[in-house]
Amino acid sequence: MARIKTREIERETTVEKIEKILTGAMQEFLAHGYAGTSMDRVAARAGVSKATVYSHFHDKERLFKALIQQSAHKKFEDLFDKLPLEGEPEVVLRHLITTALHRMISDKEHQAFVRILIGESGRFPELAKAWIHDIMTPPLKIICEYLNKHPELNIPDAEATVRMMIGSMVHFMMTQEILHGKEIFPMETDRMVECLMYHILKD
Amino acid sequence: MARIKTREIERETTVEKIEKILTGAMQEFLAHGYAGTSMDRVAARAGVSKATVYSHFHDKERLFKALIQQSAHKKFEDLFDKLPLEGEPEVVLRHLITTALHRMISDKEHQAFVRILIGESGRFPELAKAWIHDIMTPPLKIICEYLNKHPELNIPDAEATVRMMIGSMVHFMMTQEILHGKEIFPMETDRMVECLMYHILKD
DNA sequence: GTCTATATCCAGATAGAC
DNA sequence: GTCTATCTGGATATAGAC
Repeated sequence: MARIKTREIERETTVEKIEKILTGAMQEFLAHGYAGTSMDRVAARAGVSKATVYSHFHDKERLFKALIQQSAHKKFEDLFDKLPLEGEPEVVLRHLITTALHRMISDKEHQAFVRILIGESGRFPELAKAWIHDIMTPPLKIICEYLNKHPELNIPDAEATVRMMIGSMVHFMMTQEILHGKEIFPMETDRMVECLMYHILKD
Repeated sequence: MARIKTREIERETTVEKIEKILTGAMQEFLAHGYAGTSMDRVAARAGVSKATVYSHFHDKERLFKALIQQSAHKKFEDLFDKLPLEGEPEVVLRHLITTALHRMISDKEHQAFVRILIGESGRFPELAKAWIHDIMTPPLKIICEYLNKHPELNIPDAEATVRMMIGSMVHFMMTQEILHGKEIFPMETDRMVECLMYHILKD
């Protein structure tokens, strides 16, 4: 689009290089953490020189922050996708919980992201806060509203209940996948779904 | 005890040095993560030379593993202390949840430990698995048994319910404290306690 | 904008005196 | 057992040619 009628065919454009740096750096950071990632390997994986990396992203810290914030938006967004949230609670909640939990369990990249977000939350508190504010809170509030629109559910504190619901799911994913618990103390995902349905709907 | 009737008064013993290395290294690892910690600073903080550190702990990796496994045992052990678990569920569960949650929230060192355990769970899967097996599973099973001994609670899947309970608490601590959520989206701890009581006891 | 080459520093780990 | 001094590699970051 931006490069019409030029005779060069195999030379990469600048934006293509930036693209490759971003994706390559993300893979490195997700695999080795912030301190464990070297700018040499980032450049090598992107197929550019180290100086090129530095010319686009002033230093390692800024590259890391740019990446995490960019990546965060793509994560939970499609974890709770669209969130229809119309209809019978029995149907809507079961669909919501089932979908979100199964996606969390199978999305290795999301797990690596959570790992690094928590691991670096001491050194980069702004990133952690941005994640809470931009990614976790919106779905939480939407589900909260839904519960409050259904008084027949008899939920005294919807916000706390949603935190319980999300917390159960995230913690299940963390123990089973991130901390490798499924290898020594496994549990079928659907048992967790039924458990949440039972305790939230109260028969 | 081991050093009776000797005239030296200010010279440190070997075990004292090892003690200082262990505590100093733990602080460094908790503060900066595995890759972010240097053996120079570990030695400096312990007040010994780097060579002394290496003579007692063969390399950085073994020092780290020794520390995490040693430290893990002191953590959850007193988080769910003793676990009396005798008496009315209303009383026992409320006491259990209240105590555990408030301790998690106020124990900064435990939070730093969880941060590093998760952050390094990719590089050190054995440590994560050891934590699941030695620290998380025992209390889970004890609470599980307790719930199963009280059929009047009508809990179809006690193990899943306990995972929900622990998951809600750990995730609450993670979002509020580790990810700094209390600064932008706070919630009173006791609301979480009441919420769990409500959904587990079902009125 | 992009490269090669390099400056500078600090990391993990060890040799050898005491 | 403990130290000082040092080896060696790799880290972040930049200078300067093209």
